Amino acid sequence: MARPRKFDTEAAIDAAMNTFWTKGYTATSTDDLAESTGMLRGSLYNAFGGKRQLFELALRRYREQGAAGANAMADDQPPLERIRRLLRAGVDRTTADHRGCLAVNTVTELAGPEPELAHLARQAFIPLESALATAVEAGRVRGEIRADRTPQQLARQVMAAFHGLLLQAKAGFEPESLHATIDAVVDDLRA
Amino acid sequence: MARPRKFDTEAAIDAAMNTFWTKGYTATSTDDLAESTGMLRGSLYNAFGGKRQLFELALRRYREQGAAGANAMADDQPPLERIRRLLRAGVDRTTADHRGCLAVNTVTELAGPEPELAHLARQAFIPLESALATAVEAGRVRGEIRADRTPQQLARQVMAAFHGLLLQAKAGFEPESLHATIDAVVDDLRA
DNA sequence: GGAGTTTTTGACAGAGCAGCCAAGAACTGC
DNA sequence: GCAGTTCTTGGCTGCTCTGTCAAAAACTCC
Repeated sequence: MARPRKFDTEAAIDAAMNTFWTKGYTATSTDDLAESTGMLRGSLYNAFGGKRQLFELALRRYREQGAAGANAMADDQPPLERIRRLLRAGVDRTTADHRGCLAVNTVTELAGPEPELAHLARQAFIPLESALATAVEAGRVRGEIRADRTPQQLARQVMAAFHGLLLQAKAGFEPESLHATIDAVVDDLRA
Repeated sequence: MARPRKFDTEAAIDAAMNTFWTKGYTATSTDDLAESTGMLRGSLYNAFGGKRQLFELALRRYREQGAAGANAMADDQPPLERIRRLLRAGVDRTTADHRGCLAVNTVTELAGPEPELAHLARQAFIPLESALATAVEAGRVRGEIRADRTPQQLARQVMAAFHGLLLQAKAGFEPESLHATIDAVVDDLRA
């Protein structure tokens, strides 16, 4: 019927997501996207419409991947340990690659000039917040986590600390300091 | 001896700082800087050398202002109350203007591509961390703040939460949620 | 193998940007 | 009022970026 596409749409979105993640939205050129996806700029416009549309797809993909990751927290561990490992994983990765979190980066970069994209990025916090609240609820049932605040409240507090920790990791804080703060944050959840 | 400058160097740096703060480093053009400082581009290059050098001056200015602000925490208040007000001030301002913290924005935007500028931005965290540690120490002496962690450790933990809260404010979280989290963070400092 | 459809390819136009520079303007000290 | 110095002014150069387009290519159905 028609000429077949040479590229894999899903793989292209993944590649674009990683480029945006590494360089940021504004600093990523369509040439960068062409190179990382392996497509030519013309095909990229034909397939996705442009930089902005591709970024929206990348943000949705990031949210999906984040949701999958957050829900994959090992169920065989106690809730507090699950939370600790979640924080550790994000912080250690950021120490290594200095990319932080795509959603955090996007809100920081675009909350002023591009509120719609920032709002889309904010959606990516939802799975994390839910996963944290679920873990808190589980810990509460087991009597291991304090019951004087709602799981939602505790989840937001942990999320704030987590995002601050990602910033510190990106800024080059020493891993020992980051890990100590993670432990402190987790300990403050105890009943 | 020579033709006098038409502009006020300090005011120009302040204006540039605010422009960088609002738009971010990459997204700020030299035309933007010319407009906000009231200088022509040529004068700007003559006086400061260029965009990057002006940004470095802006970061140093931001650090000085932050230090002055952090040290101006009302001494007539109890330490916990001083900390609460500091967090409130930052979060409420961010809710209003969506600019967050220039140092946070800079680290987030430039940790990857411009490590030197990110490192300079990180310096701006120091006065805040010191002020928090000092307040914690004072609260500890009064027996109002827990002594099972070092003031430095507690300061870093509060700072992480603070920066996460600024992100949430920038992302448009409801003020009630932000204030509740501030209160929770402060309460967790109690002895 | 021809018609029809979609993708690829390479190039082009238009805009914005950083950095530079030469000529003129403003001021001081003598 | 003249010499010397520094700042201002406006424009210029070269680069990069986004978005578009026409022609060629690849494939399917008939």
